[in-house]
Amino acid sequence: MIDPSLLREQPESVRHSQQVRGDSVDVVDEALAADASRRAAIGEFERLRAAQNAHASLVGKASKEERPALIAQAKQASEQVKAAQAAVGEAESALDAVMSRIGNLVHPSVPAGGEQDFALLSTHGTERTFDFAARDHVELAEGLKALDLQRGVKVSGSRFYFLSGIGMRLELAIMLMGLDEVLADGFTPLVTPTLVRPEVMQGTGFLGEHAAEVYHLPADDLFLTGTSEVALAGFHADEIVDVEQPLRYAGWSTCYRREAGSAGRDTRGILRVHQFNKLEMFSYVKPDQAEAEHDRLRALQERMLQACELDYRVIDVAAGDLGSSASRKFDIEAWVPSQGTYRELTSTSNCTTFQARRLGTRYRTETGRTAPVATLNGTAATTRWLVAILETHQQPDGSVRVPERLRPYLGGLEVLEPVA
RNA sequence: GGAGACGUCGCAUAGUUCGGCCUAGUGCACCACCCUGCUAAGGUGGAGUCCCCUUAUAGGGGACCGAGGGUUCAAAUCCCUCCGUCUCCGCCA
Repeated sequence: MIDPSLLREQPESVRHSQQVRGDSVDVVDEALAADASRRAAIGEFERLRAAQNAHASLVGKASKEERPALIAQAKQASEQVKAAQAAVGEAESALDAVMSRIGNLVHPSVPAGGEQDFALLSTHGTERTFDFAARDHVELAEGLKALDLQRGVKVSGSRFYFLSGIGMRLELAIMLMGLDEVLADGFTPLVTPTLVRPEVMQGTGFLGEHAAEVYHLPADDLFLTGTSEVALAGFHADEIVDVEQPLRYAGWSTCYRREAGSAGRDTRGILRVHQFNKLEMFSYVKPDQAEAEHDRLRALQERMLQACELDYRVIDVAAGDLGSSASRKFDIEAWVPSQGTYRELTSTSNCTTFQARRLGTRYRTETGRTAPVATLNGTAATTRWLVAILETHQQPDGSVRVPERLRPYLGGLEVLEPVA
């Protein structure tokens, strides 16, 4: 949720933000009107309630003879208060509904436009090509007996898979390397719940634009999370936290996504699947430190990709491709030789105070007041990296060279050899 | 899954019997000041969160006793639903 006072005082900047996102601009005026109605309703209710309160104390102190008359008067006041209270409730839910359609204020540096309109921030490495018939990750992984797609489908349906043998170990190696990296950077590691309550899913914004991608368990009214960001954001919900030093968490969890609406896309292999593992970074900081923290998360992600010896580029995602909570998002995309293109391996978002405001995560300012913290999140390691690692480091015989930094996590293994 | 007990302003508790002197008391911890010659005690005062109004960051008002409904002129208190905690029993890949 954006800052209501920002909406009142600088509606122009909110309109501009909506515009570069390609979202409704009119919703800003609707929100202003709804906000005014809400405050008017509250004023009316509180005026009536104050009168009722004053009268109620008279009733309590009145003698038996006086009481019936006073109660008769109070009855009228009660009716009015009830009506006014109902009006407040309606006005508030109307405002909520409108506010939920306004995305976070887009950072001024973010390019306008959609998916194709990102700004390229940097590239690293060469867009690797091979002088032999290169294999894609499925062919490589199956040769290594690292992946069993057929049985994944047999057991659970399309977009499910088994990681087996070295595949399973390689995923764990990536995750553990990520864990060591975040630990060195002061993050507190957490294994997070992957089923959360509706309020948490709602509060983190995933029941908005992502609603169709979320698994829901109706018998228990719980949602399976598509990232531990959900649990990590909920971690400090309704708390006043101390962020003199940033609070940094790294959540390790399996992630579940329905991938509704992506039928037919990335159907081969494990690029787009319903279930995968991820180590996710999540920081709570003072709002004025958010940008520096965003750079920090991105830097850590680059170190990780460099450790995996991948070719990649860093992009500043365009406004229209931002999630509603994000003010700015950097994606790091690795070169995938079989596709001749870059694919997203990490993403880091600066949600400024947008997410924290709805979740009620606040800190104590210098003046002693409370104010929403800023939250940021970013990928530290995830299953998808297997795709780029296998393809980038493949050799003519179908073996795969292990990047040096990963070797300690694989018992010193230098090359993954095909299994007959 | 069954039975029972319980959720009060940071922590601990009083208040719930018989609805209205609850504007929610007390202790601890906390903050400021005073006193005090000292790893302490004592005194005074303050202090929660959210929101509205006016506005000088001073004040006025409203809401909040796990959450949400209901009864009532009036709910921490009575009723219902939900959430959570604890105890016992059952079950448990």
